[in-house]
Amino acid sequence: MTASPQRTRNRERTRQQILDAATVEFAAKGLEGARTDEIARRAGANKRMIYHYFTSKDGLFQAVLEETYANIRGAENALRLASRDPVEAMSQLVAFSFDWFVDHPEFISLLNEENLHRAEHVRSSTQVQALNMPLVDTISSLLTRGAASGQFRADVDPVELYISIAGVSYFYFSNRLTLSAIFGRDLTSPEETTRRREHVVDVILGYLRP
Amino acid sequence: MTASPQRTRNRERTRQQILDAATVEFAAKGLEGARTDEIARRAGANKRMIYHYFTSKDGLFQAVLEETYANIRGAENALRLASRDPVEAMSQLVAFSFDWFVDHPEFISLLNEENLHRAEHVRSSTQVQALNMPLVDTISSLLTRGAASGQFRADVDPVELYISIAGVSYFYFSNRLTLSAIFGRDLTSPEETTRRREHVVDVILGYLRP
DNA sequence: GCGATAAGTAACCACCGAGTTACTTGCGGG
DNA sequence: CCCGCAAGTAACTCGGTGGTTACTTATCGC
Repeated sequence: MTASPQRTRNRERTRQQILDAATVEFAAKGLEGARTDEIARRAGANKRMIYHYFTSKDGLFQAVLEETYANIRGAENALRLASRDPVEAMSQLVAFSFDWFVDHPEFISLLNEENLHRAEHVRSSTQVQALNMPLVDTISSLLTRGAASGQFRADVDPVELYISIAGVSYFYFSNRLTLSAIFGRDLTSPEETTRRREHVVDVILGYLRP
Repeated sequence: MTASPQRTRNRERTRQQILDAATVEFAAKGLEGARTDEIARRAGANKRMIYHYFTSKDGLFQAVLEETYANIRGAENALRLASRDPVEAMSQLVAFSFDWFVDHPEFISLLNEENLHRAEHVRSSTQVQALNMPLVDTISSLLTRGAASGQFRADVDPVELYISIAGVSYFYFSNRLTLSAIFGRDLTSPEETTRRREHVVDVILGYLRP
């Protein structure tokens, strides 16, 4: 009799609603901080369905990570920078990294949580490990082309550079709140974000000069 | 009758033992993941003492953060780089940041946890906020001197640079385990750590070239 | 040496939250 | 059109955990 919003049966829809709700909850409160009751409520689903589709809270967290990684790897794959000017392409790539954090605020918390748990969900996920790392390949070929044209220095390890590109943006977003409290300066404002975006591009391109 | 190792009474010792145990536990399992029973056991103290000295689990976590921040700010204060060659001093400073993470593996997890909790413990701690940020002042004067001598570019914001210096090291340590799993390359090995240390100095000094 | 204070102990509890049980009901294939 | 299966529901359970109660006893100023 109760006119629940979830009347018709739909495996994929319910699964996705739980996944979306879990993403929000895990990002906001962490793996132990999140509540399965709250995830179910937010998804408009019955708690039992979490166990039906994902076996356990950890299974659900793993599925959230799998979707998260699939999303960013997909976006990275869609970047078509291979044919462009190396300097131009590299600054697009650094800006892409930065913007991904802006547009996906849940991303950092989920990664931090997974690292706190010693990467056990990622390690036991064949799905995550099957995703290749297109950005590293892109960086690698940009470095080669840029060095050949005399636009970049020649001694750069693409994996190290990848970590640095991610790092200069990541730390800013990850630690904004504590840094704001300590500096007494609101780093979450749009102006600060714009300033930071310019800075991270400057740092990477400045470093890459021959 | 029980010959407990904690026989004689000693306010400061017990307090410190709890704090040390809590630092380990919170860093390993997060704020909600850590167990007060386990902290007490590890400290060789009675659980009641946590509440005696720190009022609550959150109070204990705040005290851990206060000690953590006091430690790093103290070490930063002890750096005496003001009179040295700017390039030399800057690379020491970048290396200091890197080495701090090596020597204090608990540091990153605690910061991540605090950021997940929206910096609420830091914000309500007058003690943390009373610590000034000596590194930013050091960076500021190095930038001025380096620009004057023609060793550094002239347009660098010291706060942005501080965040970048921290960031290139932080992300590596923070995400080592997930990155290792995804790259299929063990980033926690001593060789990789040495390589990374050289790289982060290169990135910052490369960027700072005029 | 005595008594107030505070360090320390053990046993306890109320609640909360992950996971289950036992059930109902919509739906697609024959 | 009906039946087997899977989607969905409500009401549990039970172990763990932060915090407390009620107590003992070492220590130190006088």
